[in-house]
Amino acid sequence: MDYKSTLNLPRTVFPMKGNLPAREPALVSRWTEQRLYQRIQEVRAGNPLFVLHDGPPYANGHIHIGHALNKILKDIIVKSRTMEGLRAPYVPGWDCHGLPIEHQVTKQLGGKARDVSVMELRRLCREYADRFYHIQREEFQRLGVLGDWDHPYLTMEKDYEATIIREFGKFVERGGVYNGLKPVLWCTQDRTALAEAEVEYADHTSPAVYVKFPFTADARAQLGRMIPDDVERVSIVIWTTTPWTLPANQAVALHRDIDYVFLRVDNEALVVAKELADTAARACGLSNVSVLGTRKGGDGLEGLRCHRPLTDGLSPVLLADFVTLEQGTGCVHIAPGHGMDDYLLALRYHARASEDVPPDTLQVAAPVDDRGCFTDDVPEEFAGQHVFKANPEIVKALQQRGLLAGHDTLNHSYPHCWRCKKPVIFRATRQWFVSMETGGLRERALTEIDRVRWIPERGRERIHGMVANRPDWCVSRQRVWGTPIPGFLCGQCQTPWVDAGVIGHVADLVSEHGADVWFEKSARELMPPGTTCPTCGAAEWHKERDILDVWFESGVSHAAVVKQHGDDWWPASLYLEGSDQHRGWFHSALLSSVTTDGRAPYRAVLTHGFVVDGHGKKMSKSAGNVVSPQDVIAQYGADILRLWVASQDYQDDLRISPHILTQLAEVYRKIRNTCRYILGNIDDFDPGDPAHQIDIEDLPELDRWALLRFNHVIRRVRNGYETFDFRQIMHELDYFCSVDMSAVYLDILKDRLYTFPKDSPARRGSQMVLFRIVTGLAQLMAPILSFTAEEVWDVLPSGGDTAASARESVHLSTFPEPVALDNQDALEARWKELLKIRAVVLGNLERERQGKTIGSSLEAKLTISVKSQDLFDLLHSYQNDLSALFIVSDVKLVFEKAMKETPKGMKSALTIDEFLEDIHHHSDLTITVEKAEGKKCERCWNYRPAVGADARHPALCDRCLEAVA
RNA sequence: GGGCCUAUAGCUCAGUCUGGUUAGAGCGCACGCCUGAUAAGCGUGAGGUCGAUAGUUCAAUUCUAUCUAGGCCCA
Repeated sequence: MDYKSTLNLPRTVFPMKGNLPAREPALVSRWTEQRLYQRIQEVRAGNPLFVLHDGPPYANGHIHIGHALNKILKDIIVKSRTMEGLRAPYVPGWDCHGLPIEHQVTKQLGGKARDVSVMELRRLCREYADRFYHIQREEFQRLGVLGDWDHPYLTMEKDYEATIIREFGKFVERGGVYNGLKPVLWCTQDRTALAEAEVEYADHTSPAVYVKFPFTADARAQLGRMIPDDVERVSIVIWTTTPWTLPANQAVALHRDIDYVFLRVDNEALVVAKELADTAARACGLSNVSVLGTRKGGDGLEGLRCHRPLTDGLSPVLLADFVTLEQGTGCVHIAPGHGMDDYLLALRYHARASEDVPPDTLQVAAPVDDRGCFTDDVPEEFAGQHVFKANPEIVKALQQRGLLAGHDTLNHSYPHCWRCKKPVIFRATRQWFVSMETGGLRERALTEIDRVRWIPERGRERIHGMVANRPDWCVSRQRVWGTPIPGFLCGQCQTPWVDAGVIGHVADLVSEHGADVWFEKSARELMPPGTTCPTCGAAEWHKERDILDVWFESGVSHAAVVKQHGDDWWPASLYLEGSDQHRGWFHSALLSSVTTDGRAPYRAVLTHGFVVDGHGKKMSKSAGNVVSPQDVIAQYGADILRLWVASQDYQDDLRISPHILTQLAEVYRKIRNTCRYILGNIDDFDPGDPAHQIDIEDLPELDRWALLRFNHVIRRVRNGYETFDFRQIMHELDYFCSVDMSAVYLDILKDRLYTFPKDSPARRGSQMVLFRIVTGLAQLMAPILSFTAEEVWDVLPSGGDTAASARESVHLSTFPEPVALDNQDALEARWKELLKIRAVVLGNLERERQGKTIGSSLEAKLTISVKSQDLFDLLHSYQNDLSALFIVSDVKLVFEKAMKETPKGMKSALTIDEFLEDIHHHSDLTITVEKAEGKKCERCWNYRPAVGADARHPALCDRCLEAVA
């Protein structure tokens, strides 16, 4: 007779294979159709608020693995806070303006770009951003991310643009906005500013000149006796490949730690870096060179003055870190209007203005117009000439003045315009700045940084250093795809002007028509009627042509988005972005919010690292190590990607590779199969049926141990979500499924679940425990394995105390609570011991298996011989459960009196670990494995002497007889 | 070149702050068992000079310095 049909074998519709790539999209559609996000908000309305404010990704291209990481982390946090009972809305956003889109659109236009109007270009950019925001939205949703996808925020929307203008107005009102000069890359052919991304490096031949900067008499006097009296002139020799910048010279820079030699050549002295003296002397054709002395750059040279070679005025000696010994003389000519290093150096000296170097001596001068021609602010002989054409003239002039020490040409890599391929120049132009000092912005920002919670803590130091050292914020960009800077230039006196009142007027227009209005209407139409220049009284205006830095745009999202949703939303609970945003969004948002609201816009900031390949290397197309989220989803599914995010240390770099994904698929398989097996065993369980409910304290200890372990999991997992430690969660779930459930509880339980009568209390009790566990597992994993948890939820037996709303989706439910158990600690301690003994037993069984005595452990009978009284007492109290615990057919317990008994007092002093070590080392426990007596019961596969005793069922054991009856 | 950070088994991570017996886990791998979780399940086992070097100390994976490799930001 076949007794298989009399067993309660597992049965479930939950498939073993996830087949996630096929299954997940259906769930995404379902969640959208059932308006799950909105349902969650409804259910949580009125609960305490947790606002994770989304940092807007750039609406350009498909999402990459970094986007996926960021959005999944946010989603895990939002979902877990929601399941803790909080109201955790999530409003995603996109950064739509900016250079990369404009650049891309211009590139696509190719040669036609020149004929396209500003309005047309803006329209094309808008279409481009719109297209990619839609693409990314779909890709984010495919990841299982829940949010208000129907109402995202876009920085190119009218209201958002109007807020940008208004927030800028607040900066103006508080006095921190000023107009100044700053060098930018400039194409003299196209007469336009270029971004670093818009230049291409190509070989270029430049003149390379050595130029003398003679010390003043005062300076020479301070050099002291090193210089003999018969030396007529002492000069610093600089080297430059841009002689045309010499008319804008403001200073000479040396390095603090470099040794400089004073060389005597005939009746003059020249100063160059010691290490470069030979090459410089050779390049300048010097002979008869002798050394007068050596000095470090930092040794009394700073502040000494030199005569400028082409213009009146004196240039001080400054110290700069960027001076190197790679080329030239180790002495650098500084023109703050024509170089970024030079500019920043001038700012630094301005900031610590001293008597040696008063601020007015370092001008950001750029006497060059849009076409690259010198203005009238240079010596007459050069005015009107294009700077590159002027180079030879300048060299000639230097020679005539006796200041040219050497002259050569140099072929080097030089930036060229991406469009016209002509060499570009650095040129200071008029720009708008936000002062870091006005209103104590820097200090107040630093104070706010200390009040924010930074996760990890090191982020505080990082952003603190950046804010402490950054120059004023240059908010001008010479572009068209963005929000205009609502400033004006007086047509009469040429004075740039911004005014809070006028800006309010502009903001109203933008609110109504969008930022395009600025480009469509004239200055007069954009200003309140009758506005006159406060400087000269004229009423003739030009519009500012620059647009705002996109960091300003996203920086004000706390005002444009968070505040708009309600007073209690602001400041946000959390900002969460990559660690690069210390300089980006965290930074601009802080400056914005401190200026307008006097405090940080976030209570906490969490940062994550960057995704690298399996070897820790940066991903790049050329290296061929790029892993795309689209590929991962197509091959494994979004849940595997989410699992990857949760199992890595996101505070450091995150590694991903095919091998790592394979490993994760294993972890996933274990969790999935554990759920499946449990589901299969509770198929006939009805949580709503009182007959299926057993009082917890009436459950066998094994089941109470399982609940105890699960209590621990609940606490640890919830703590993991609370502290954003998702690895802890994954390890907890993985261990619980692999060890506590699969290897221990479920393995032991099989016998009871399969062979006991369907409705026996022992079986129903275990099912109750399993139901509780698998329900809780689905909930605990839901923020991470969002799809799989929902799949489990769908096949869970319904009934019981699950709230009606929560039946719609696991994401509408709340996390499970630990269940109350009597004498939990004692139970835990006993079972810790029992499981250690079980491990010893399994080791012994394996030895016999190797020796071919047994195959299945049910073929075995154990004799456990114990020498210690305590151990015997423990095992004896479980006498009836031991064979089930060890999954063997019989266990015989023998107390073997020890040769000399340990005094009782000492034993009790032992901890459990010491006690168990005792077992191993002193062989207090001897296990003998023998072939079990009796025949194998065909139904339960246990070996029992009673098999064959009953004539009607000669193949069954006594226990199965009852079950079949 | 500067700032911030990372380095523990093949993989992902504990442990290191508060130095101290054989450095742990899961997965993978090898071998075996089961065939009533079966493209599953169970067991046993082998894997680590704790990135390298030097120092402090009775004692360093743990503290300090330097170096190497890697990441982010800046120049």
